[in-house]
Amino acid sequence: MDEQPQLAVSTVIFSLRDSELWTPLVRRIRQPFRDRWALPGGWVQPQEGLEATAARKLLETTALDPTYLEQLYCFGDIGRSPSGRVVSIVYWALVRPEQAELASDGENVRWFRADALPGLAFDHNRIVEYALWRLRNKMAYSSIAHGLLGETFTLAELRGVHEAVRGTTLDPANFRRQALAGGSIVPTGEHLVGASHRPPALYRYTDATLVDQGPLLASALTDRED
Amino acid sequence: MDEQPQLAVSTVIFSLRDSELWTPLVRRIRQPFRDRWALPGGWVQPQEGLEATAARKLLETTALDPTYLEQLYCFGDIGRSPSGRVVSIVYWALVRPEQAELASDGENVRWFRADALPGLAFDHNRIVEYALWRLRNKMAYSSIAHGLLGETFTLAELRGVHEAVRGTTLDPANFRRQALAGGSIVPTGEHLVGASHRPPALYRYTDATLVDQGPLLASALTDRED
DNA sequence: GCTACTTCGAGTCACGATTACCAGAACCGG
DNA sequence: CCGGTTCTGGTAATCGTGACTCGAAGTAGC
Repeated sequence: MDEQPQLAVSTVIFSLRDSELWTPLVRRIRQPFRDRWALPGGWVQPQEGLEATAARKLLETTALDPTYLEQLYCFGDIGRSPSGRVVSIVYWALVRPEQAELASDGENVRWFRADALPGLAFDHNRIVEYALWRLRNKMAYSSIAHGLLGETFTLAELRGVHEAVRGTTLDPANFRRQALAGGSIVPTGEHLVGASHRPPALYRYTDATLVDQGPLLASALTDRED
Repeated sequence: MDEQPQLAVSTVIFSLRDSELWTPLVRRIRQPFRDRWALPGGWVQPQEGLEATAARKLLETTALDPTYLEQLYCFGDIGRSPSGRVVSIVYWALVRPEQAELASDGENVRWFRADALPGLAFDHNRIVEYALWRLRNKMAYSSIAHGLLGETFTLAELRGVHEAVRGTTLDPANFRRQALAGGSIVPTGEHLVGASHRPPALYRYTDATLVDQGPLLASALTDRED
């Protein structure tokens, strides 16, 4: 007999460590794909919104509180799961380095470099690949880097985020001009001291809103989602 | 007792008529929102892919065969439907004018101007709004206009599509240069005759693939989805 | 205290893309 | 044949981007 498809929510998480992108995965404790690494997630509850489910499962399984959370895609191919039809609504999230340090590796949670993952359960390798592509894409035209930085930051740190995500180096002077022209960051007036060179100015993002608004305010943004 | 959420697939369809965007809606024949206009769609079948469901329902309810079909978003807020929890995976589609003429208005299907819709069932007004935003966005950087045109077309027709979607006028000479520089269209060698002015050349798209590939080939494209 | 070294941050220059605008080409209708 | 329309190629000004230079402002070492 045919049952209704089961509805799951999973999340791809990215954070920056040592100028590289890392993503936390959880070990599956039951079949199918038992003991394989997989995206954190769980079943949709009847009285809980999709994004709320993603955030709750994130906290429960990895103890992470994301600064950015956005729906990525809905995967529903037949045959994704050997145990029956599963439709997964996948979100992607960014967390700050402080957060990532708090949520360290455990027996059932481990951080991997985003570009060197092991063989994951289900179609999760493909999903991370897509999330990575989207992150790179969005980094180019939005102020999403905010989600990977602290409240204040130097232009070198901001540039470091872009370089880590894009995988290239950027000219400091040109990056400065472009970043400041965008208008989304302003100098705090303070400078970072202690380094053995000219102390760089600290900046802050102007827009406090960071968590994605979904299609609600889509028309108010200059987004280029696919 | 709490039931599992019901899984639906709906599709926002766009076509061009008289240099304006139109979208077909279907009349609901049962509660809730009986007799209100709504997006065509249906329940997910256990042994059918999501995109396949969208295409099938499109054909069944509106007799339309889309030239472009892509997942838009997954809407799953609690309270979307007064009759219980419904999670809708929404697609958006483009159909050619010939197609749209074949599938004319009926008792339960009617075309509306996309920017002047009546009050729809559920949250469908918001969904169409989002799809419209995405269409406008994607039109700016991809060759999606193909989905609204016939196999061959003049540059004026292609320009008309962009003008209709963007809602502005474009300089013919500049548009020509930009369109040809893209490399995605080539002249067929033939010209359109019969008009009372200089006969324009006919063009054709080079890339035959038009239906969206989803996240499969995402990394191979220069897409800017959200 | 002086020098060496590093990064910061402002400036310049060349190049490609975009935009506004102009004018000849090519058709039809009267 | 002439007026009216659109098509199509061309030009000049403007803007954004990338490569590059150079003084500014700190620390570290001697």
